[in-house]
Amino acid sequence: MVHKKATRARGRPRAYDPAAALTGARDAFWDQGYAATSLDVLSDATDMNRPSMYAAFGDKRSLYLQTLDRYIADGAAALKQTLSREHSLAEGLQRFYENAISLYLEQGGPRGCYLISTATTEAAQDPEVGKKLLGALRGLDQAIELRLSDAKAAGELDPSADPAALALMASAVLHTISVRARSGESRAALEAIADRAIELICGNFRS
Amino acid sequence: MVHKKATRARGRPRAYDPAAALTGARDAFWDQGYAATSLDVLSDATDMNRPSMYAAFGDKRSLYLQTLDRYIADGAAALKQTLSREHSLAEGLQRFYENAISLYLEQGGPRGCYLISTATTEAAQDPEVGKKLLGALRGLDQAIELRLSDAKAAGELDPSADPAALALMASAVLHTISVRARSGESRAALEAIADRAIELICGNFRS
DNA sequence: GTATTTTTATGCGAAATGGTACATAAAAAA
DNA sequence: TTTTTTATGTACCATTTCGCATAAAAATAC
Repeated sequence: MVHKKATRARGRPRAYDPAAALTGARDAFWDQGYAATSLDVLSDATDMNRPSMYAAFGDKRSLYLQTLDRYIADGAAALKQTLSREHSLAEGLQRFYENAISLYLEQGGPRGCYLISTATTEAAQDPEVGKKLLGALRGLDQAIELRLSDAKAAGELDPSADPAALALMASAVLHTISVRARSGESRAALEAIADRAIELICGNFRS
Repeated sequence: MVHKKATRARGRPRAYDPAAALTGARDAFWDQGYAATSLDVLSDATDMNRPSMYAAFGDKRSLYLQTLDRYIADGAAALKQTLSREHSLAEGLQRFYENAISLYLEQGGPRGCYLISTATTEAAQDPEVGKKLLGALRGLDQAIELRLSDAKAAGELDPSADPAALALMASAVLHTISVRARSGESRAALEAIADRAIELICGNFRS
């Protein structure tokens, strides 16, 4: 028999929620970028004092890398749901872009994708950031390509369509939406881009 | 008769080349991002001492904004040439992406587009950066759309094609190439993306 | 109650940051 | 030659930065 929470931890209980702290740190980085976000700001955003941050997440860079990991994992999980075959391809893509746009415009100000808006800048100097970013990009490509292959097999796509090429386009459209969102483009304009992309990808086979 | 350089400037001649200094500053920002680039680094990169930098370009932010302006202007000028109607649409796009990829991978390390790699991060906090970025994005869209409209009229494009929608796709592909380039993607992979995009845009009308 | 363990809280300190004063140098103008 | 103008170079300042040392606090274990 395995006890869940069998015995309470021994020392003083922590006053912060690790997951919430990571979210807070991520939001701070998201707003200001990695380099411009000071430890003071992070301390506020995580509701932790600095020594606790260090104990829990290591230094600033390590904390940032962990926020990247969680964003990537969360994104992958959400994508799996959004592009499941419960809905048609066009519907799935519609939800996919709609969710992305909502995420990119959340929190008042325009944010864009966390990776594209903050990690691209760091990627040139920090190979580990680059690796994570590249992995996430390829993961998205593959997930979409898989869904498109399925759609092609199911007759939801032109038989002559190239799922890999179309997947790259679908990814590209997400990236452009991120860049435009962060530059202050309106929600309507972003949605128009998504709609046109869906039309282009699904062609006459749109449901 | 107007004399060019009629009279020489009055005081001590400047020891730096303003255009070269701006290029150096831009490259420094390009490598490290705006926030992470210190005045010491900029002083080295511009071959100017700090007081001269202030006299010439104002503070750090002002210098950055000027590098953005020049990059945008240079890009627009280059685009005009690349997408001129001397060459077919497919050729023009080929050159367009090829030039971009070369620029994005120049200087050893991967850099990506200067705007997407550095200005997106700042755009969320600095509305002026956002405005410049958004303007540049829309300018690219319009330039490509114009070229596509011409191509359509000239029979280089499917009569049912939507130039505005295709222009957005072409822009999106440039943006994704920038993000991927900065994340360390290989030149071959980037070129493959460009090729697929050109195929998709030009369709069977490829020359 | 006392010891032990884990976290919090204050705040220090070396280094780096953005920005500037001030004296000097180099040219043209008087 | 002297004055004026512009640019340079050194050195500095106040602030902020990251990271950590140290002590108090809060829980369990004995």
